[in-house]
Amino acid sequence: MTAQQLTRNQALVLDALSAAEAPLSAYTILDKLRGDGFRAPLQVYRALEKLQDFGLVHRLESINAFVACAHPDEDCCSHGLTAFTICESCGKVTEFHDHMIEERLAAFASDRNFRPGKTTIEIRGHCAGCA
Amino acid sequence: MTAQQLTRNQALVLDALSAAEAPLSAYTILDKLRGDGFRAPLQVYRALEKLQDFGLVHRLESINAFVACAHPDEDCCSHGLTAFTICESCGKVTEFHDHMIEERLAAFASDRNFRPGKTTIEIRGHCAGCA
DNA sequence: CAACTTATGTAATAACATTACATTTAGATT
DNA sequence: AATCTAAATGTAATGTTATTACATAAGTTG
Ligand SMILES: [Zn+2]
Ligand SMILES: [Zn+2]
Ligand SMILES: [Zn+2]
Ligand SMILES: [Zn+2]
Repeated sequence: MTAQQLTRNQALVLDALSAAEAPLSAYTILDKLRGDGFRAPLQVYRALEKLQDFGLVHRLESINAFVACAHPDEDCCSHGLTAFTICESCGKVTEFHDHMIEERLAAFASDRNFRPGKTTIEIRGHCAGCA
Repeated sequence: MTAQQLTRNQALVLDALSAAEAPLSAYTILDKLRGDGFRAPLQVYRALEKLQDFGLVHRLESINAFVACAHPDEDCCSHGLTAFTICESCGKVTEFHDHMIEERLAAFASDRNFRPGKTTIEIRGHCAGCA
């Protein structure tokens, strides 16, 4: 699934996320885009779904919010696991990849004949600036 | 935070989760406990919060559901990170701990002066039986 | 153009969670 | 036992997040 040309709605949602300093909820995005003609949640959710397919956006499961991928050019998401730190004070998100963790989880799954799909790793806490 | 005697509501919620074959949503628990006098979501959410504090229940962030801890006697949750595999077909959940992953995440956080709080690791996929 | 697929618009509803406030219960103190 | 206090509970209302259903429009292909 490679990122082709984005539709207008997809581009608007991605721009909103890219401009934001912190993750945004779907309804926050909706409010930001009302001036661009957005009227209903589904317009946001549909765009978000495609953007996630393209590897341009990640969903943070533990806070029901979305962020633009930190390095979309590397096709980071297709190479497996993505992990995040999330500051509960300022909202700052750091995205990272760790092959050792990836292999460790893969080994655990393999040992049990568990076929892994999407994996979530999210560390909530406080960033250096908010210590 | 050690598990003292549970209240009636807490015990009912824990029993419901322990008896279940798969994670339950708060509203599913509510429905199961209507016969025991439960009337409102808050009764469930309050019990769940305490049970999580006691280390007897885990919340699965990626599916908005709750499970009884697989080994509450070991005080597993206080010793840090808990990870899960979640079968998207049958709902079966396996809870596990991995010190290498734990150390690896701690090192990443430490390098960035990120003070970690609760960490979520959830692998969604298909279990051996549902391959 | 016709047929097909993808994207969009809109309304309604479902699913998940919290706020606010009144009341009760269980333990501790006197 | 009477009092005080902290924790737990009951209830209603509301807030937040996400999906279903159906109609319309736009792009793609033969
Ligand atoms: Zn990414
Ligand atoms: Zn911060
Ligand atoms: Zn546990
Ligand atoms: Zn299964």
